[in-house]
Order: sequence, then C-alpha cells, then structure tokens
Amino acid sequence: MTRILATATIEHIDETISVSGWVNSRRDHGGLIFIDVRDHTGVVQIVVNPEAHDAFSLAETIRDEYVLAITGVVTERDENLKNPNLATGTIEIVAETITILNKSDPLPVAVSDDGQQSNEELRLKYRYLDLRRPSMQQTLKRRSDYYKILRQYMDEQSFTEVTTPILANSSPEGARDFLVPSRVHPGKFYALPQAPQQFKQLLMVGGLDRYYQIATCFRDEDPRADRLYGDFYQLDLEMSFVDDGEVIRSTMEPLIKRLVTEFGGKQLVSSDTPRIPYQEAMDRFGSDKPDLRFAMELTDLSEELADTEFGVFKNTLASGGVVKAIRVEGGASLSRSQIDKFTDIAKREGAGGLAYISYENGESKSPIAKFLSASELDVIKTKMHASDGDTVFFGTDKRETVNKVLGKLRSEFADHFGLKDPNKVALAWIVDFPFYEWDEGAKKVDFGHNPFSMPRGGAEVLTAADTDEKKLTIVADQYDMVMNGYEIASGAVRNHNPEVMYEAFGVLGYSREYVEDKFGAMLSAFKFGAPPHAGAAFGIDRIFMVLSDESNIREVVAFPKNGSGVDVMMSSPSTVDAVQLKDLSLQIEE
RNA sequence: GGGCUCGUAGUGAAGUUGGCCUAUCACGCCUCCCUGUCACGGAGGAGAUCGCCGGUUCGAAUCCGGUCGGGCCCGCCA
Repeated sequence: MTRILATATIEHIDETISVSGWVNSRRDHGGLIFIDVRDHTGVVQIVVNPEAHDAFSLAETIRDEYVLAITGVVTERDENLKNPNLATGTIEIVAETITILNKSDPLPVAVSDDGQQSNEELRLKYRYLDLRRPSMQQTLKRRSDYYKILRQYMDEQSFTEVTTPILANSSPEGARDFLVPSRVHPGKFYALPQAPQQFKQLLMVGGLDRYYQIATCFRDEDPRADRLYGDFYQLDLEMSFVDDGEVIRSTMEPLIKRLVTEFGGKQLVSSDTPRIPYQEAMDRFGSDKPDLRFAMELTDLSEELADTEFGVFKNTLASGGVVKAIRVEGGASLSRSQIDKFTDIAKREGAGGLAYISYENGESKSPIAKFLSASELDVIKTKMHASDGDTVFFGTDKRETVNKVLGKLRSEFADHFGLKDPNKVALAWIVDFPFYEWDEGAKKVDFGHNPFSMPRGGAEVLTAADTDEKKLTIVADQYDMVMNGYEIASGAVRNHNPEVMYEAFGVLGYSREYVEDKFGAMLSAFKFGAPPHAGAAFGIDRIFMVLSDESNIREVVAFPKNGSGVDVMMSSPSTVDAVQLKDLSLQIEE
C-alpha cells in the first residue's frame, strides 16, 4: 500500500491508499465517526463506519493529536456533503484499517491557528507543538525558499561560499562575546564570532575576490523584538577591487529588490534607493533608520522663532538649543487623552512636554498660541504647510534630544494614523556615519561604529584631526540599508592600509603595539599586498521578519531564546558538573 | 543596570472604586447518548489555595510593600 499525503488523496479517487498523520479533530456520532487527519500538507477527512469493526472500536478511543496510519478507499462525497472550506473537501477516505502509531496527552498549547493562541512563554516551552500550527509550518517552509533565493543570487553573481570558524578569538571592540574554554588550553578562551569580520577580510587578502556565507553570529547582548539573543544569521559578503557603489548598487540593491517584490510580494515605494547622510537622517527624521513609507519630516523653526518672547522657546534657543516641529495630518482629531498619551511618550524620550497647535475650521487651537505673536503663528503655519485638520507638534531642547523625541513621535503618529502600509517597502541607504563619537560615559572620543572601515579622506584627514572637534567631523565610508524603519544591512569600504589602521587607533591614543596585539593577523596580512575591498552583511532573520509582516523576530525562528536569553524548552543555559569544570580548569565563585 | 506593563482552572478571557466571589464564561478534559459531521450536537461531571511572601482591614483576586516570572523600551548591540 502506497502511503500518500493528505492533500494528494484528492487525485486518487476510488483507489485504496494509506495516509499517516495527526488527529486534527474527531467527531463521534455514535454510529459513525469522522476523523480529520493532518500531515504537513493539510487535512483530509476519514470516515469510520461500524462495518469496519476493528477500526471502529479503535476509533472510539482515539483522541486529538494521536498519530495514526489509515488505509481506506478515497471516495467522492455526495454533492451536499462536500466541504468548500477544506482543500480535500470533495472527497473522504472510508477507513478499512486504523493503526495507532502513537498516543498523545491533552495539549498544553493550541495547535490550531484559529481560536485562542497561547501566550508566547508556553508556545516557546512547547515549541515542537507550536510548530505543528499551519502558520508556523508555512513560515519555516518560506524560510527555506528564502535561503534558496539568497544562495542562487550569490551564485549568479559569482560569489564563492566559504565557511569560517565558529571557535574564534575574543575581539576587544563591539558586542559582548560568548567565551569558550577548552580542556587542552587551561586559562585560555576561544570566543564565538560576533561576525566573521576579520576572516572575510583575510579571505580578500587570500585572493578569493568575492566571498559570501550565511553566517551564524553570536552576541551576548540584551535582545529586542527585532533582535534575537545569542545566535542569529547574516548573509555576509565581501568583494575586492570595488568601491561602495559596486557593493551598494550592483550587488545589494538588486538582491533586496528581488526579495521584496518577487519573494515578499510587496511593492517598492521607489525604484531608486536614496542615499542619506547620517546627520541628515537624524535632522530630517530623528532616526538613523527612518521609516520612509511616509513623510512627516522634522522641520527646524529655530530661525523663524529667533526673536520669540515665548519663554520655553526663547530660553532653549538662547542656550544653543533648537525648536523643531512635525505636522501630523488629521492630528486635530486627537482627543485630549490621546495627546496626553503622546506627551508621555515624548517625556519618556527626554522631552519636558509636548507643545502643539491644532488647526480647525480656519482657527488654531493651542495651549501655547497666546504666548506667540501673530506673525510667529503665521510663519509656523506657512513653514509647516499646515491646514485644517492638522496638528503641529513642537520639540525644543538640545538638537539631539529634539531629534530623538520627534523621531519617536513621528513613528508613533504613523502607527496611530495607519501610515505604515504593510504592502509597501521603502528602502534607503544611510551613509557617512561618524567615524568617531563622543563617549559620554568615558568622557572621551571613541570609535563610532567599527574600526575596520575606511575614514573618508584616509590618513591625511586622520593626521589633521588634532582636536576632539575635528575628530568628530570625520565620517566613515560606511553604509546601512534601512527597510521600513528597520536596519537590515550594514557594510563599509574597509581600511586595507596598515598605516591608516595605526593612525585610526593613534587618533584615540592607542599605540602601534596595542593595535598589533589586538589585530595582529589582520595587520600582518595587510602588509602582504591587501587588495582594496568592501563588503556588507544582511540581517536575514530581520529581513524575513519584515517580509513576513511580523513585528517579533522570534515568530520567524524555529527555536528562539526568550527575551531573557533563556531557552525555556531545553532549559539552557544550565549548570554543569564539577567534573566538567575541573576538566576545563574553571572554578565558579560562590 | 533603569523605565513602563502584565500574572485568575490544562488553554484563552471576565471580575480588580474591598463585602452580593461559596470566583464567571468559552475552549479543552472525563462519563453517558447520538449514522453525515466538518469549530458536530445533547445531558451530566471534575478541575483555581486568583504567581509567591508579608501588611492594612471585621472582611483582600481587588488596597499597600516586597519578591519571582513574562512582554515592550532605554542603556547595550564594533
């Protein structure tokens, strides 16, 4: 007897076949029992008549999620018995024999997509049951298709796939490492790579020219809804003898556009992808990963209000701050309590309050209007292009704070007014990130993003940077790709010149010896004819999340850790035997 | 490390201005009935010390303090 799949039964009318699967539901009519059997392709109805004695008495004992093997005849249903809601609803299988392959206890979580869904904690604890839900099955199959497209594209572009070590070195910059002790090296540790950064650059020195890998990356940092704890995946790539244009325009954009349209079935807001310098993105959108599906840009009104007598604005401007505003279309419909809610959000981001002017029936309503002159009110309305129904919200503080507050509000208002069309995708490149940034904690200048990218202007600019102010104006040839408000890829033209490398660290006061100690392999490699190279890495879990219309990245991963970095199914991390510790020459402090 | 928020039968929810709660409903579970259902139907039943500890009170699921756990965010994520 050939075993066939549930959805395939429909092509085997009048044949005796066998199907296997789980009991999706059982309907016992006393003298007639229906069993819906589910496999990974779908559901098919089994009819058990009393004439099939053994099968019938067995069917009376069957419960949900039992695993069955059934043989029977595929029979077309009478016209009035067909079920249009079921893919196999025109047929049913009249059972001859039933074998219970395994029983099941009543389930702690719902296996069906309709009805109530259990909370995430339980779903993760019983992930193997959660995965039985059709939507989870669909997600994992789609993810497999997604990987195929990635590999096919990279292959078409003549990239070579190389796997790099998982046991690697701890790196002094960046995220916190997972350390791995070894029995044969007491007192020393490997580290799991945060990214294959150094290996891929060494592959360029090795002459591979175009490398890629679907790389597992490990970071011991707190997770977020769009960021997994522990391990996650990047499509990592690196190319020699190219500039940023070739990486961005010729390699990365065509791939992401293919994914968005052909795979994701979504519409690109624009066929060309804007390049926005970091500082401009912060000033216009209040974010280095702006959602560009909607406008609502931040407008600077500091000049227009330079002579205002309104105390709050006046004082801030006098102390070097700014007054900026966003116009919310339809904002006048917001109730007082809704505005209070947005005010709370603004305060949480560091604002003192949230001033606004609403425009209704040709008039402006505002708690602050009485402090502003008629001409000031006029210029605000004109500059903000405000008309009836709109509300203009103000932020006034240090530039960075205002950008942060209004950037957050911009996103919140867009959510509230439904401006984030799930069928559309807006892409952008954020470029020219600051090479160095001010570290408020340490009260000193430090690397902004990563020390491996090329500072624009090279050694010359570095040498000339003799003050903190000058250092902070240097930008890196680095590019982040942004999709609907998510950072989905990051890359850079690398610094392949040992002297520029020494200088980049030298600006921060690090000695040549320090650099050699930390990046010895890279530096010595660069001394043997390193080609100029550039590359990037896509956060492929996150891209898949966006394309799947999910807002939580754990929904698109088979076995994720929870928000505390714990695998509640496997109970990891866990304690280990004293013997294991001793073998590793380790001791745990009490 | 910090902020906000949630925690009530196996599951999902209601109740939370203290008393009418001996805690309600739905799904699931158990027993019985039922030959055309497909979220089958009908009758009956079991199942919760309201996350935990303490306090206020004549009286606490409800108020207060602490604690544990989940979620979101800030920090962090070269």
